[in-house]
Amino acid sequence: MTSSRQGDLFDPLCPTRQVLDRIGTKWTSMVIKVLAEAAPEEVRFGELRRRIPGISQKMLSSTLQSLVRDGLIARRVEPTVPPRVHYRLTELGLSLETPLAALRAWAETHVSTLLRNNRLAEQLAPHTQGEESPARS
Amino acid sequence: MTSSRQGDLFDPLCPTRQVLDRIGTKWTSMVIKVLAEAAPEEVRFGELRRRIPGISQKMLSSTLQSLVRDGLIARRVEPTVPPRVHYRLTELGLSLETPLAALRAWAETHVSTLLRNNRLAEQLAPHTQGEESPARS
DNA sequence: CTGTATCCAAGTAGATACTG
DNA sequence: CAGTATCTACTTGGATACAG
Repeated sequence: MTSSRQGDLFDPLCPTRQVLDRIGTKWTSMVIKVLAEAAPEEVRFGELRRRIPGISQKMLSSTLQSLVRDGLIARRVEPTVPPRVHYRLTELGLSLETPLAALRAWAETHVSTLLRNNRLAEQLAPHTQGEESPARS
Repeated sequence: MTSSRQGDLFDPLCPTRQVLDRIGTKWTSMVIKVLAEAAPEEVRFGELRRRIPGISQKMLSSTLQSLVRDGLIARRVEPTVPPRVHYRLTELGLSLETPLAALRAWAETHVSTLLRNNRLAEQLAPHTQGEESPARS
């Protein structure tokens, strides 16, 4: 748990924030997911790009760099011309996949409820306000 | 604003992204954590603010609104003067706490490695190119 | 093929002031 | 007490061009 005090969950000392700041960015979770599905096989840059529709070279590049810096994925360069670069999850990255999979499971189960709640709140509460939330459970 | 079209064009929108977009924002995870620790007790606005150092009224307010809209937390107003507003996790919110706790556990275990990896990468690779990742496993 | 560099649009968060 | 309104700074992400 937290080190010293419960009320003190702020600052760069809050691990959850650190982690969420990393995996919460737009493309990170998708990159990890693709690499996790491919594991233990490596995936090349262009292949990642193809498997993540909509991502730009810049974002894929910077996302991969962050993850490499964190030690979550490993980068291997074939010294050919032109070069081929391969990525794979490290052990650390694979270990993250476990709680991430749990979150994914929750997401797939409940995202429809979440979206429905939003729609309901949007429809029937532009200025009117009930006290209860749309749907729980 | 959120004038979302329903076609959802280039993305077979993954639920995980939807969820991460919500809990990945700066203060959301902290609000959920505080409410989860207090559960099943309710927490008032000012109390939340006190327990989350650094958060502004505006951010707390908008964060809470998002979570209420999602149905993750419930809002109860005491019709007094001045009013007292109480927040608590809904069943849905509590169910999210489970995978979130798993992520928290991972974070607390591995965040030091993550940060160390970053420091190492920063030190020994400003422009020099090693092909090796700092620490895996 | 795998990146980097630049510029720009959009979203997110902070400070401050004001209200029922 | 519990918000809202506004204005601004910072950050993120996208488009494009170019390089090793």
